[in-house]
Amino acid sequence: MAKQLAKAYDASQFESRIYDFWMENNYFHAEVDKSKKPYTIVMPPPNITGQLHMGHALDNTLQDILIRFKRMQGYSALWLPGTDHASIATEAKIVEAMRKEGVTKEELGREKFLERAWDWKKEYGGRIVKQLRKMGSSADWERERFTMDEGCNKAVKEVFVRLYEKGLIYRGERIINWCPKCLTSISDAEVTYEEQAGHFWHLRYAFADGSGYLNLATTRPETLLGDTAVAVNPNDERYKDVIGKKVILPIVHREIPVVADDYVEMDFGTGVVKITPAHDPNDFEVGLRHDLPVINVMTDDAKITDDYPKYAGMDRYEARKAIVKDLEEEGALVKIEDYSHNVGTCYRCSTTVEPRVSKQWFVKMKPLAGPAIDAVKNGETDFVPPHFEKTYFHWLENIRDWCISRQLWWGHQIPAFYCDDCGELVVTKEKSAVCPKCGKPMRQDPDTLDTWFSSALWPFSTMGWPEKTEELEYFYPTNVLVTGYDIIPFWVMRMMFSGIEHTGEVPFSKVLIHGLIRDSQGRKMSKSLGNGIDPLEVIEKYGADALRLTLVTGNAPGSDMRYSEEKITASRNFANKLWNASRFVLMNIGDREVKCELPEKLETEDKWIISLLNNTAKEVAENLDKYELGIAVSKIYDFIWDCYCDWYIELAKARLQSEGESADNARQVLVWVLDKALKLLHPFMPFITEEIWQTIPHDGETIMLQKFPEYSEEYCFDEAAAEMTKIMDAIKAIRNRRAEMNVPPSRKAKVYVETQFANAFENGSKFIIKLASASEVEVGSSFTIDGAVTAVTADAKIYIPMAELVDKEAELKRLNKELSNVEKMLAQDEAKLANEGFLAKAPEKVVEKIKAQRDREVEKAAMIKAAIAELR
RNA sequence: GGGAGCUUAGCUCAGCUGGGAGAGCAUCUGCCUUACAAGCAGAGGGUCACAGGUUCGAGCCCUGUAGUUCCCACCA
Repeated sequence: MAKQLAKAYDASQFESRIYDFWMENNYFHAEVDKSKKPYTIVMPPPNITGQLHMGHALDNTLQDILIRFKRMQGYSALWLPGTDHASIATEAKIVEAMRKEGVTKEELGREKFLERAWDWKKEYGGRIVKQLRKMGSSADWERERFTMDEGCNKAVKEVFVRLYEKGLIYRGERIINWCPKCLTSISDAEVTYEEQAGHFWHLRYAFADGSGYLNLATTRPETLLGDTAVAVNPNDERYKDVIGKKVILPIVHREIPVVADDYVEMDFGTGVVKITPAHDPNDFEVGLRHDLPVINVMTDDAKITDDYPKYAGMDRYEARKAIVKDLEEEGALVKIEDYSHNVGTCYRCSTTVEPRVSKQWFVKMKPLAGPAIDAVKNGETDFVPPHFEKTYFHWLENIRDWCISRQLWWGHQIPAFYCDDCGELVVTKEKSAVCPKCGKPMRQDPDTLDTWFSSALWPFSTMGWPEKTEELEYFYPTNVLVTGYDIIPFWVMRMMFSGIEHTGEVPFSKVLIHGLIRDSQGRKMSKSLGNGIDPLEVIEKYGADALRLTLVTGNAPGSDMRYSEEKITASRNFANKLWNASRFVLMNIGDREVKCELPEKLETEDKWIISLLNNTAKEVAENLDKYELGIAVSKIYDFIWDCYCDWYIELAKARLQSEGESADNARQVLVWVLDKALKLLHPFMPFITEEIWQTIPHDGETIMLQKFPEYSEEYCFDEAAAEMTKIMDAIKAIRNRRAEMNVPPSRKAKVYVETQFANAFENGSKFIIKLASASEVEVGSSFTIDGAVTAVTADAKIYIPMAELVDKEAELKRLNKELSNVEKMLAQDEAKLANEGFLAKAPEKVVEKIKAQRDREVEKAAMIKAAIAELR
């Protein structure tokens, strides 16, 4: 007894039940299986603090489509999931929660703090994973990993030690980006620049010998406290004589030198720059070149230090006001100008970053960047779409050393140990160290590593590296990385050089880049705008399948897309369409035994739909292999809606009306084609396809492990397909004519078909009766009928006798218009075929096509002319 | 300042290696037809931003222009 489907499509009725069914049967699990080819995607690990947003929804939909497709093609398809500890973001959240309780990190202590962080991870780490499951993600949850789990920690230590021993990790005092709110260093990639309105304060510094002043301008007058020089360009004629002289720093009244440095632009401002090595990256470089002292004037939370009692304890903006006021009083302030400039901000908390000199750990990037650039240049890894390679190259080619130490507790603690007595440094994978010089226990560096340091190892740390596991051997390198373009500098690039350096292989051969999901007005979805759409609410209302279809429809790699509720309802409507078509098939099966296989005797319409399906299967697989997911899904959509539902089901109804072999065969074809269509659609809409597939006659436990439909010569029926097309053209032409004249379908009319394809039209007459409201069809080679409406196709001239409806003038006008259209196209084709350049250079295929087109146009024009003549 | 993308129907967007402009939504007309009104059958609607060029042939390739978005950058 066949199962039945509910009357209307309602995703909430079955999506979670089906997901549980998949989980219970362990269908997502991928094993090392030498009899199959591996296909691997590692999931970009979402932050444990995160909630599912549209970006995750898109990212995971694309990955799931690829994984399900390859799994159905018989690969051992591994989608390896996990979460990221997100050091800054998580620590900030915990600190914030503690602040509300009135507790600080220091009061709690490191150990207790970490306990709390792990509790947080336990509580919230699973939330995002549950949400991903709602999307239908077929990830191998058995292999779920966390960037701070034991294995990842092992890999992190291994990498740190190796790079240190190779001299690629070093500790040094450098100017770094410091976030005064997060109280930690951040990397260059973590700084976001934004245009801010500010001022230019024009100042004058007096020469120590009383010989006048130097005018200069600054956007940050408070840093003047740490000025240790002023600089001019060595080629600047205006200042040739002042190089080497001393000026007196206003307020501080310290003597500082005038130095010459190429960094100074002669055309900008006065051509004089104040140099504050401790608080500006460029000034720091200048300071190094001229051996200038570095005077730090700010505390770690960006307040003036006690060295300047008048301003001590003021934050940088307060101090700015006070100092400007004092400058004015001292007569050193020349003028104030409005000025808008780029200011670096922390990408996590948006606080203005304070460049600061501090002792940190760095990765030397140049030696690592080279091979990563080469790997993309020589095609070991390529980007889809390719132009994102430019972003990748740009970052790697201009890269500076990577500051990897963070003054945070939540993260991988740096495996370096110091001897407080003799200052000895040891880097080791061990948990503790003893000073090799004085034998005393050493103190581990309190800092942790940048989150991205562990994410960079994700493709191989998750497979057991540095052990030579069989997983690593089999599933690595992975096939494709799916991510947004905003992550290229943070993650893609770092995985690339890490993979190459530590495993000797690129971590993935393709990088599929997708865009951002924007709101219906094209704005970025953001918390502050409150315009974010919660995917979970969408799923609740319309189902995960509808959301998935929306996200992939019209999705072109790398380009942003807008979200709108209209798109979701369109997707839901498609699901409903498929649902109802399936109900129709089931209804026609009833209690009969119907096998999901093709009958021996196939009718023309059967061959037509099978041919179409066959071609669709071929194209879809090709598109998917080229990562053209949006194109692939639209082909399936068209096949199911336009071809299967709107045509084939309607054509089949003619046979289903009566019992007998013909009806039995039709049912079998209906089921067989539906089965294949469901399989094609499954990677995109996994839930509905499984639900339907389980109810129609099928073979196997789950659709997700069925073979993805393949193209086969066996299913090519070009002749039958062409014949069917002739009939369909005629039906369309008749419908068109009737619609133009507002004839309701209930009003039937006899139809005369004048054609040289009598056989085809005799066979197809039942369809014309059924689908073009004909009462009867007569096929012949020539008719003379008075007062008939005419419909002309390339293969037939059709008369519909409806004397009272015929407006001779209107009819003539229409026919003439149609004729002129055909003649216009005909003229174009004739011109091409008369063009020697075209004949000589165009591919034969194209020439053949134009010839065939020309022939059809000649036929059609002749028939229209005949129809016009008859009317007169 | 440098780089990249985008500009196609009223709206949102596809258009794969150049070979007769497509979809969804919206609009208009007619339909309860053996599943589906979340539907069916039709219709209208486009100088493919602009100007040149390459080519037998350009929405697609090249150059330039305009508008727009994004990324990067050390002019204080």
